[in-house]
Amino acid sequence: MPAPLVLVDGSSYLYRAFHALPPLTTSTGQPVGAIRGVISMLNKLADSTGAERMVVVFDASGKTFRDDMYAEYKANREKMPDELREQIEPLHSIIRALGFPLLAVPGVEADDVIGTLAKQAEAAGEEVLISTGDKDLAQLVTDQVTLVNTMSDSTLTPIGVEEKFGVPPERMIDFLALTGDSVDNVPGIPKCGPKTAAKWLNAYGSLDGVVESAESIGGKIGETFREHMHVLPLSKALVTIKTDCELPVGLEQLARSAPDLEQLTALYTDLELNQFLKRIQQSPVVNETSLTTPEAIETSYELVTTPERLTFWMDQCRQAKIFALDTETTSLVARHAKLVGVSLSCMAGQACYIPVGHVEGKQLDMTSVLFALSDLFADRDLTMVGHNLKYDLTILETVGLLPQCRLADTMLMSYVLDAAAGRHDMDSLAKRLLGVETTSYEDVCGKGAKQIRFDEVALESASHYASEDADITLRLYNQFVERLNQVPSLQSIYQELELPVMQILREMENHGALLDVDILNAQSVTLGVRLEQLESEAQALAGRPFNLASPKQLQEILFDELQLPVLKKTPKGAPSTNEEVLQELALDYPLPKLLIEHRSLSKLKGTYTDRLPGDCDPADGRVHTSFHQAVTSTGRLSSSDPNLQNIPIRTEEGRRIRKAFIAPDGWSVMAADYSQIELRIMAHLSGDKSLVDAFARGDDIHRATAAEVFDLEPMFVTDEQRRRAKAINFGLIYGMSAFGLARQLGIERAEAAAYIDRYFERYPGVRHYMDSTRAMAHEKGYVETVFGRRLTLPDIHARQVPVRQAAERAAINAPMQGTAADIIKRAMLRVHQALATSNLGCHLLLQVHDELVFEVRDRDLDPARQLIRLEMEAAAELSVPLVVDIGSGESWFEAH
DNA sequence: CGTTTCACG
DNA sequence: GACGTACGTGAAACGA
Repeated sequence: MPAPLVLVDGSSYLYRAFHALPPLTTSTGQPVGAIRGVISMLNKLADSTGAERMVVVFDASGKTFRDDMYAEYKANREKMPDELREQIEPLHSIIRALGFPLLAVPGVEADDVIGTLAKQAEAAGEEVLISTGDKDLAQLVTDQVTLVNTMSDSTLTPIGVEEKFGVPPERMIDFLALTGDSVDNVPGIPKCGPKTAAKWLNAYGSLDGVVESAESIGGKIGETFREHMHVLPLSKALVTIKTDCELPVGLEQLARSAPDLEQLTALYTDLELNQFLKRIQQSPVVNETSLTTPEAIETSYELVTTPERLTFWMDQCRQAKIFALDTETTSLVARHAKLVGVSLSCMAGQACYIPVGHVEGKQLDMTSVLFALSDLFADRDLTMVGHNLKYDLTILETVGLLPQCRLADTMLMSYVLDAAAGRHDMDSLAKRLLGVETTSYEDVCGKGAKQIRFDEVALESASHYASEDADITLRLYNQFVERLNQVPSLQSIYQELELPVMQILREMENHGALLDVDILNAQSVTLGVRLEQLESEAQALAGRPFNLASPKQLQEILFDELQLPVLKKTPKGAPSTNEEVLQELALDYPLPKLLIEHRSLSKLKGTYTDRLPGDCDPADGRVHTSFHQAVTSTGRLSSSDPNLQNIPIRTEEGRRIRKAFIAPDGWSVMAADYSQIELRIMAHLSGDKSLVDAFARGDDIHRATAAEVFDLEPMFVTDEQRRRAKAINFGLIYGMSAFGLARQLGIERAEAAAYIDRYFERYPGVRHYMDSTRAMAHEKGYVETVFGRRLTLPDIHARQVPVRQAAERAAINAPMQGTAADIIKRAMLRVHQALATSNLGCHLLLQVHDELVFEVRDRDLDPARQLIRLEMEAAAELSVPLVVDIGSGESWFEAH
C-alpha cells in the first residue's frame, strides 16, 4: 500500500497553536509559541505517516473570492495580532527548510487549495490524509480521503463524519450552510445548530429538500427558517470548498525534498527552539531518494542478443501501443554519429537494450534489428516517445529508418509545460519529477581526455544506461500527457507548434548554410594586422607590455598605474572595464579609445572570422548549427556550435562577416524579417487605440511616438527626438524604468521619468496593459502569449525587492517576446508547408528570432519572395498588420 | 569552472 | 531612505 498524500492545513494549526498554547518567547522577547506548536505537530505527523509526500498549505495574504462574494465575510474577525503575524515568516522558512512543499495561493483560502489537491489525488486513485483542526473540511471526506486532527489525535472517515455531525460527508456543505459560522460571519439560519441541521437534512434529504418543504416545518423554528432561508444560497456558496483552483504546482511536484540541515540549525538556534535542534542533530542522515521518489519502481532491464528476445520486445511494444525509444551512438553530433544500439520501453520500470554496433560482445546483426524496427515504425497507430527526438530521428534517418508512428517528445512536453522550471535534459527531469538519480553519460563513458565512445562501452553497463533512458522517457511521458491534457492551450502549443517545428529544425540543421571560407580567412588577416597596430600603440601609452584581452591586467593598467577614475564596478566588486566605461573614459584619455577598437576587432576575429572556417564541414562546405528548442524561458529558439543567431550586423566591420554566408552558383540568399514585431504585439495586446491606429496607417512608429511625447506634428520631429522615442519604445518592451531609460539616453532620470509619464498619458491603453500583466504575474505566477503559451516567473514572489522587480520586468517582456516567438514558429510551418507543394527551389536555412534566412534558386526569386511574404504576414491575425521586409543577394550581407 | 565582456534579436 | 534597475540568448578569453 503506497503512503498517502498528506495535506496539512497550516493556517488552521497556526491559529489554534497561537490561541491554545502559552505565549512562549525567546530571550529577546520574540514570540515563538505558535511556531513551536505547528512544528511540533508537523514532526509528529511526519513521524506517523512517513511523510514521503506531505504538503503544508497556508492562507495567502489579501482578498479571496469569498470577500468578493460577500463583503461581510470574516468581517467580525479581529485583525491578526502582531505577535502572531511576526511568527508567520520564520515558520514558513522552517517548513521549507524541513523540505516540505509549502503552498499559499492568492485569491483562495488554504481550504480550497487542500480541496483541489485532494480531488486531484483522489482522481489519480491515491489515498489522501488531510490534517486540520477545521471541521469545514469534513465535506472533503470520502473512502479515499480521511481527516486527522493531529493535535487531538482524532481521525474522521465517512462513518466518523456521520457519527460526529449526524450527516454523511456529502451533506456537510448543506449542514454548514444551515448552521452558519459565527467566527467567519457566514450567516446561516439563526437558532439552527448541528442537531437541528442534521434532523432537517435527514428528514428532507438535502438542503434543497429542506427549502422545498419549508412550509411544513412547524413551530417558532419553522418561522425563523422561512424568514432567513433567502441567505442559504450565499451561505452555501461561502462554505463550499473550491476543488478546482488553479494551482502553481501539480500533484507530482509535491515530493518532500531533503531537509536543509544547515538552514534548520540556523533557524532553530535563532529562535531558541532547542528541542528541535536536538532532534535534527540526532536524526540519521536522511536518504534523499527515499524522500523524493513518489513511488519507487522496481526496474528490470534486459540486454537483447537473440532473435527470439528481439521479436518478444517488438511484440510487447506493438501491444502496448506506446513505446519509448532511445538511440545510442558514437557522437553527440547527430550528423557524425553512427548507430551503436537502441533501447526500448513500453512499461514503466521495464526496458531493453539492443546493441548493434559495439566493438566487443555478442550482438544481433544490424540488418535484422533494423528490419524488425522498420516493421514497428510502419504502424501509424503506435506512438513512439523520445527525449529530444530531433537527435534520434536524425540517427534513424542515417540508417534508412523513417518512423510513420505518431511521435511524442518528452523534452518538448516538459518545455511547454514549464519552460522556466529548470533544464529539460533527461537527467534533470528524472531527478526533478521522478526523484530518480540516473546514471550519467559520464558515469558510463568517462570524461575529458579519458572519455571513450559509446561503442567501446561494455554491453552490460551500456545496457543498463540505455535501458534506463528509455524507461525514464516513458515514465516522463505518462506524467506529461496528463498535465498537458489539463491545459488545452499548452497541449496545442506542443502538438501543433513545437513538435512540427522540430522536424523543420532538423531539416535546417541538416541542410546547413554555405560559407565562403576564403572571405573569412582574408578578413582574419586584415583584422590581425590592425590588432597588432592597436596593441603596440596601447602598450606604448601604458608604458609596458600587457595582455589587452585580460580584464584583470587592464584594471591594473587603467586604475592602478594610470589612476583613471573608477566609474563602475563588476558584480564581484572589481572596477569594470566594459565598453560603456571605456567610452566615458575615452572623452578624457587616449588609451581607452584604442582598447575599445581592439576589443571589438578581437571579438570579431576570435569568435567569427577565425572560428567559423573550423565549424565548416569539409564534406559540403557548410556550417550546421544546432537549434535548441527547449532552452529559453520565452519560447524563442537558441543556436549553438556555432551560434548563428549572433552574426554581427550593427557595425560596418562586423557586418562584412555576412559576406561569407553565400549561396551556391545559380542561387541567392534571401532574408525576410518582421518589421517591429514586438511593438505590434504590444499594440495588439494592449489594444491602445492610438498605437493600433498608427500601425494601421503604416506610420513610422518611432516618429509617431515622438510626435505624441514631444507634442508636435510628425513632420516636425527631429532626428534626436525620433532617437529618444525609439529608446522609449524599446524600453516599453523591456519593462522600462526611468533609471534604465535615462542611462540609455544619457539624460537625467527626472527627464526620463517625464517622458515615461508623457508616454502613458498619450497611450493609456499601454499603461493599463502593463498594470494588468503585472497583476496577472503576481496572481497566477505566470503570464501568457497570444496563443496560450504559459511563461512562468519563478521569482515573482521573491522577498528581495530587486529580484522581484526583475521578475516583474520579465513579466512585461515575456508575452511580447513569447508571442513573437510563437508567430515566427507558425510562419516557419506555413512557409514550409507552402514550399512543399510549390516546386520552388527554396530552403529555409536559419531563424534569427524575427528573421528567416533562405537559399533560393535564382529563377525562383520572385515567386519565392511572394510566397514567403504571404505566409509570414498571415502567420497571425492581430489587430494590427504584420509587415515583412525581404531582401536578397549573393550573400547574407546583400540580403539585408 | 567562474568571471567578464560582447555578439545578436 | 537605501538599493539596484531594461528583456532574452551563446561564446571567447582569462586565470584560479
